[in-house]
Amino acid sequence: MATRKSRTERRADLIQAAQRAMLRHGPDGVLLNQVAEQAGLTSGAVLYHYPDLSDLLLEANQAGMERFYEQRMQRLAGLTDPAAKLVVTIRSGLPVDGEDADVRLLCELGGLAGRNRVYAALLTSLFDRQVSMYQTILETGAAQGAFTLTADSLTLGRNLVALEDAYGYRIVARHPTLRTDEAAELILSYARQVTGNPLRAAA
Amino acid sequence: MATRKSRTERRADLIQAAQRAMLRHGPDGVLLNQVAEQAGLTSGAVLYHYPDLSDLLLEANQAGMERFYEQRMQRLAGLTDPAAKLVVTIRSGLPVDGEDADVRLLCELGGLAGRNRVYAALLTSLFDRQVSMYQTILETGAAQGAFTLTADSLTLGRNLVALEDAYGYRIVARHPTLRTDEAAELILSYARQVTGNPLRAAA
DNA sequence: TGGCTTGTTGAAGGTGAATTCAACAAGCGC
DNA sequence: GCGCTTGTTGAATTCACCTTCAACAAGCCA
Repeated sequence: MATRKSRTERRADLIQAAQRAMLRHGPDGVLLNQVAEQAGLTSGAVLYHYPDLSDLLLEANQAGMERFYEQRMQRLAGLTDPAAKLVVTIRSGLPVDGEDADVRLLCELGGLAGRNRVYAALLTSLFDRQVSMYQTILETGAAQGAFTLTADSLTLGRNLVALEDAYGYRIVARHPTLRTDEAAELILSYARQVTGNPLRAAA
Repeated sequence: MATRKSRTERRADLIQAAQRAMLRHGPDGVLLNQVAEQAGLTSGAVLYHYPDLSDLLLEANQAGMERFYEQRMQRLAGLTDPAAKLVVTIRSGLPVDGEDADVRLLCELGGLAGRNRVYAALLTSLFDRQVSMYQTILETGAAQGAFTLTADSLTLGRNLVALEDAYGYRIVARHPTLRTDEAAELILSYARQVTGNPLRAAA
C-alpha cells in the first residue's frame, strides 16, 4: 500500500504524476490508470482526490505553463544589462533538449488547441504574456540607448516568441541538425538585426 | 448498405474520412468507428481495407502533408517576380482561418512528434523541404538583384518557416487579434528587413 | 484509549471499443 | 446466365477501462 499522505501533498503528487503520464501518452489519450501508476496509487485513490480526471489534467497543464513562465522570469531577475536580458530570455524559451518536459507538454497542448477552447485560451494567454515580457525588455533597452528598434515592440516581441515556439517544436521532434544552440543562434540573428545590438551570446 | 466501390476508390475515401475524423477527435485518439462513420461504412469494412488503423492514419497524414506542400508549390508555379513569389509563399504557409483543415492537422501532429518518431521524421522532412523552397526563392531573387540578403539563405529560410509554423498554431488556437492578415504582415516585416525589398503585399 | 475522519485498496459490475467471422450482395470474366 | 472474386454487413466474442463500493488502515484529538 502507498504511504498515506495529506490532501495537499497528494494533490501536488498527482499533478506531477499527471504531467509524467501525459508526456508518455499525450494529454488527450492519457488514462486514469496511467496517472495512478505514475503516482504509485490505484485508480480509486486518484478518483478520490479528482473525481473527474480532466480536472486533474487541466490543473497539471496550467501548473506546467506557470512553471515555464515563472522560470523564465526568474532567470531574468538578476540581470540589468538589456542585451544580457534579451540573450538569456531567448535561451530560456527553448527546450534544453528533445526531452525537455515543460516544452514537450506545451507542444502537445498546441495540437489540442485546435479542438479544445480551454487549452486554446490558456496557450493564447501564455503567448501574449511572453510577448509582453519581450516588449518590456526591448523598450527598456531602447530607452537606455542599447537598442535601436527597427519596428514597434509588439511586432518584434511577437516574432521573437513565434520563433521560440517554432524551434521548440523542431527540437522536440529531434531535428537532426537544428538543436538548441543552432536555434538560439537563428533567433539571435533576428534579434541582432532588429535591435542593432551585437548581443554577444556569452553575455 | 453503402454503395460498393473499387479498392482504389474506397481507400481514397477512407483517407479523407480519416482526416475528417482526426480533425474532430485528434490523430491520437481517433477511433475505428469514428473513421467508419465519416466514411459511411461499418468498422468491419474499414478493417477490410486497412487491417491496422494506424496504417490508415499514417497514410492520411502523409497525404495531408503532401497536399499542403503541393498546394504551396502550385501557387508559386506561374510567378516570375521574386518579390511576388516571396509574398505569395508567405501567405500560402498560413491557414486561411482557424478552421483550415490542412494546417490544423499539421498542428495536431506537431504535438504527437514528441512521442512518435515516425511523425517526428515526417514533420522534420516537411520543415526542411519548406526551408529549401524559401532558399530557392531568396537566392534566385538575390541573383536577379531584387533582394539583398542580410544573412545566409539557410538562416533566413529557417526563420521564415518557423514564423509561419508558429503563427499557424496561434491562428488555429483562435488568437483574438492575431489572425491571418496580421500574421502575414508580421512575417512580411521580417522578410522586408532581410531582403531589403519593400514586398508590396498586393503583388 | 476509543471513536471519528481521511486516505487507500481490491474486487465487482457496467460500458464501449476492437476484433473476428459467417453470411451475403455486387459486379466481372467466361 | 454461372461461378468466382471482392466488398460489406451484423452479430458474437473478447478485452480494457471506468466506476462504484464495502472494507480497512492511519492518524488525530477528546
